[in-house]
Amino acid sequence: MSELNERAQLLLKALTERYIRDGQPVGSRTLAREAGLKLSPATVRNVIADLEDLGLVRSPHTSAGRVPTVQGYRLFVDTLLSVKPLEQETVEELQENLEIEGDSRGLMETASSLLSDVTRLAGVVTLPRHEHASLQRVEFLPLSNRKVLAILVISDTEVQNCILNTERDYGAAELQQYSNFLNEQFAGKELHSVRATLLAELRETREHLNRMMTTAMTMADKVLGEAEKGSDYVLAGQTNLMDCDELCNVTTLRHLFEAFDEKREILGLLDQCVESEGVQIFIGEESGYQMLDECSLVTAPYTVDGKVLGVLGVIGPTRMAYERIIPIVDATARILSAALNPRD
Amino acid sequence: MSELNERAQLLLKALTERYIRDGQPVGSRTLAREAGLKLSPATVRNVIADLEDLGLVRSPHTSAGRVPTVQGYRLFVDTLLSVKPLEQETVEELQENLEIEGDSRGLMETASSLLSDVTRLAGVVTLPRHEHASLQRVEFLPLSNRKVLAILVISDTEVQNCILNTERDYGAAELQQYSNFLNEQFAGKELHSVRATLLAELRETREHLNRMMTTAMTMADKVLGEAEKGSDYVLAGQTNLMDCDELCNVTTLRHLFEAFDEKREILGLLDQCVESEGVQIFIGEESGYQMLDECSLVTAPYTVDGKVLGVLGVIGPTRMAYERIIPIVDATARILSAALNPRD
DNA sequence: TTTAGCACTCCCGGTGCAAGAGTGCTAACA
DNA sequence: TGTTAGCACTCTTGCACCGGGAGTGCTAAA
Repeated sequence: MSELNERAQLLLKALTERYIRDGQPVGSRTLAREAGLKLSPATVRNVIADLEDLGLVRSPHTSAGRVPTVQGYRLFVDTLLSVKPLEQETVEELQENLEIEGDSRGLMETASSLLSDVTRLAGVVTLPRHEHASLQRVEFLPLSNRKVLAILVISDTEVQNCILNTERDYGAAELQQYSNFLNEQFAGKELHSVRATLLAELRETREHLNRMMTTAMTMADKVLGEAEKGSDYVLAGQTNLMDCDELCNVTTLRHLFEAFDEKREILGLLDQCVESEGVQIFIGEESGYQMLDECSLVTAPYTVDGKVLGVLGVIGPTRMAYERIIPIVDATARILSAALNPRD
Repeated sequence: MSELNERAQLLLKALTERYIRDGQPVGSRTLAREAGLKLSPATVRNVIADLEDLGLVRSPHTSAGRVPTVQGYRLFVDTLLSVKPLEQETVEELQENLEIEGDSRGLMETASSLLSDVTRLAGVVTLPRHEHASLQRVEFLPLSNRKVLAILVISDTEVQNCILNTERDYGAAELQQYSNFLNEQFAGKELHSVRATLLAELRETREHLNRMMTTAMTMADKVLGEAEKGSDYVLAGQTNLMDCDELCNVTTLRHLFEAFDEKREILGLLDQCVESEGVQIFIGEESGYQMLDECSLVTAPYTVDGKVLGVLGVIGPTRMAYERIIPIVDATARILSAALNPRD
């Protein structure tokens, strides 16, 4: 119950580090050697027994060593962890590869693979949210066969296009009129307010507006619908998880991969991380999602102009090298933010 | 060796069907009952011994029943298989969901998930190849921050866009000039010839052309480069493979999933299927790729205007229900082709 | 050519055993 | 009072062994 004294903390730290390193339950003899304290195994056993009472460690079976519980990990990452400073080469690798080039989806994909390569775990990056983005411009181009190409420019790096099926062919000039109209009225407005206005006007004044307006609005609305539903993420390096021995049974993996495919739950979890300022960590069952029971998630938000656009992170086994992963996730988020912010 | 007599064929068929059904090596007693012939187990054993000499079946160990070898499966699918006619509801499900709406990538994604849902295996669809596609139109739109949005219209259902970093800002009018120029010169030409011409002209006459042309061409070339390298595929339902007991060990799965991520090898294999007219099947090691040793691949090409644009198919364990899978793949390819072909 | 009979092989699950690792407890020690 | 040595105990792990079951291959008879 009382606060953990220094020795107990040190032992928990040593135990956790050792267990993270080689995945075997740690016994008192090993720990006594490991911790650097001049203590006999018997003494260590006494301390460990206390830690067990506090629910910080447990033994897989009667005569095995101890492994950290979720609470043990929590305490470890919150107060005991000494994060490694990043190696310069890792930072450089990240910086070199996160030069913005092309659209933002491509960038998120690189970020995700970089994360997974550097950490040897699964990397995940949510696509930028458009909620507070504003509409820069809309363009319509005629295609053949009663189709129209709609292009939605949200920012320099964020363009969405969508092919609309219409009830007749439109000419270039006519479409130009529509887009001019929309641009005049809505350019610079926030996407969701644009959409709300459009919907309202469509409903209320359908009769009063001329045919052109209606068509333009219906089109614009369809495109916006596409753009808004785009809550999504990019995952890379799932296969790395198949190397972790704690996840290495087919049923666990299956649940995990199904959740990746399903996306909904993972997205829900990632959305929770948008709030936090810096690195956030979910350990094992803390996430509240069963398929992540044996996993931890380390995330950090990325921003443009101080506004959080999304989060990136790493999914791996609970027993991951936090002291290495945390700074990597942190740095990646910073570098990605830097890449997204328009310089000069 | 002599031709297989009818009885041997019948037994091989029964054996394969039975093995596909429940995954256990089939013994002579079971087979004698199964085949419907009035034969004693001993007789069956004799026949089976011949099949084994021919390399069509093998036993996992001395005193187990027999399972088909790759050659056995080959013979089975080539000459013994009685394909099930598709259930009407499956066809309807496919047809309803493969209505074209939006761009072709979306369509391929639906096709892929449909395949995986209906077969309970992994579905794969290659994206349409652009090699013989022709350029319908190019458009450039100015963005801020020294960026230009290039849009490449290939067909009604195939649009590609790409954000170019340029060395200065361009105005709308100027860009319009460029695209007009390119459209006049290249609209309707095949993509790769457009590209070749561009490259050649760029090299040879760089000095003679005015600045505008050069810029326009460089831009167009960048976009085309993007468009051409786009040999890619969409995969769905990988997790289904985790249910197949023959693939259910982590190392096999890892190799497989790594190959899926890598894409190169799988693409190579899929490209080989472009040639064939109809359904094509690779069984186990026939594919030549080690990670597919325990897998079979059933593919069929999809076409527009009689030209093959790509292939779709199903990846599953060697022991899959061919008589059900083959017609599904076949039908899906037809329906997808129909959806892509401009009607009316 | 087909079949019955039979010895043989191999897998599989259960059991027993010994070694090893680690614990919890107790009693002695500083 | 905190630390340590000693010791009995528990539990895993690997190994060998055994018996039943399934299925084969061979031989000889129908």
